[in-house]
Amino acid sequence: MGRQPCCDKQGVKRGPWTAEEDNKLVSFILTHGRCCWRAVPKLAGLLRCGKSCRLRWTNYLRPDLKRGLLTADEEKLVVDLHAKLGNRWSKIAAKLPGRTDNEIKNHWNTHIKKKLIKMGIDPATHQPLANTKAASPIGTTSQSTSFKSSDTVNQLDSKGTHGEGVSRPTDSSEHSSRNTSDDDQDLLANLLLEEELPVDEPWLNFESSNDDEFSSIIGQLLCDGPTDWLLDYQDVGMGGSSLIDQDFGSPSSNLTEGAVRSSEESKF
DNA sequence: AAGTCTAGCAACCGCTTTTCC
DNA sequence: GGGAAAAGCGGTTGCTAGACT
Repeated sequence: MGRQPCCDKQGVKRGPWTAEEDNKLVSFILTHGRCCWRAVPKLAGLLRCGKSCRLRWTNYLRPDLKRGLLTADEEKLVVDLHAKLGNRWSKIAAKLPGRTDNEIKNHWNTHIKKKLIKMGIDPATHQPLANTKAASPIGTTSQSTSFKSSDTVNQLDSKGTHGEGVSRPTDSSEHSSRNTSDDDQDLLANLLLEEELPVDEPWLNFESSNDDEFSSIIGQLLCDGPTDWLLDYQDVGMGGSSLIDQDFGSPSSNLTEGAVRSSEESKF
């Protein structure tokens, strides 16, 4: 109650950071290390609030940051982790060295989310869009075998306090409130501690899928449906290790832009 | 060429969690 | 144990560059 704002708004600069401000912040942190963020702007001679300094450092100035678009492998990992963890961007980012939660969140919202929707996948639940509310029209076997990530998460639920296994905290409305039960937290922590997280999103792993039913669905999409989703799939760079790349020989398109960005933004 | 629209991303806001006294 | 401060986190906003008309 009555909490003080992180900084008084008057006399505090906002908006994009200048190169000079960046230099001040970087040189200060490199010489003094990360101390109390509230004190940083004053000590570094910046007219910013501490929160803004922390954000700038963690999202942009940290020397260990990778720049450029996410690689195909990274995107696969993001989708897979999102299926398990939901919008816990910091947890997802922790599994991608050199990437920030903000970067991953932005990439998810601007690239991956749209592609999944176009593919008929609900990005919040990782279920086919038609199946998000009603029981599966395709068939229960299809759902249970093809969308393992959601099932994995459903299993978590069934072990926890809610045993229905229908809805799942990958829903964005549930992410905003962090009331996950302790059991779920433990399970999530276990997931985070796993050395290798299996990539079990079916659309990312066609070649390893032995599921005939899923293959037939993909076949249907290829034969009957519009195929522009396939092109989008390649655009988003998810086809790196999939049959799509191998069979149709289309390269990932995210290399050039990443190279341009990284060359532009390598200030240090 | 000029105006409008859209996508992408950096930064901000406000809430929650953690830490300290 | 309780309250305040600091840090962390996720959602949202707003600016900018490129595409489109």
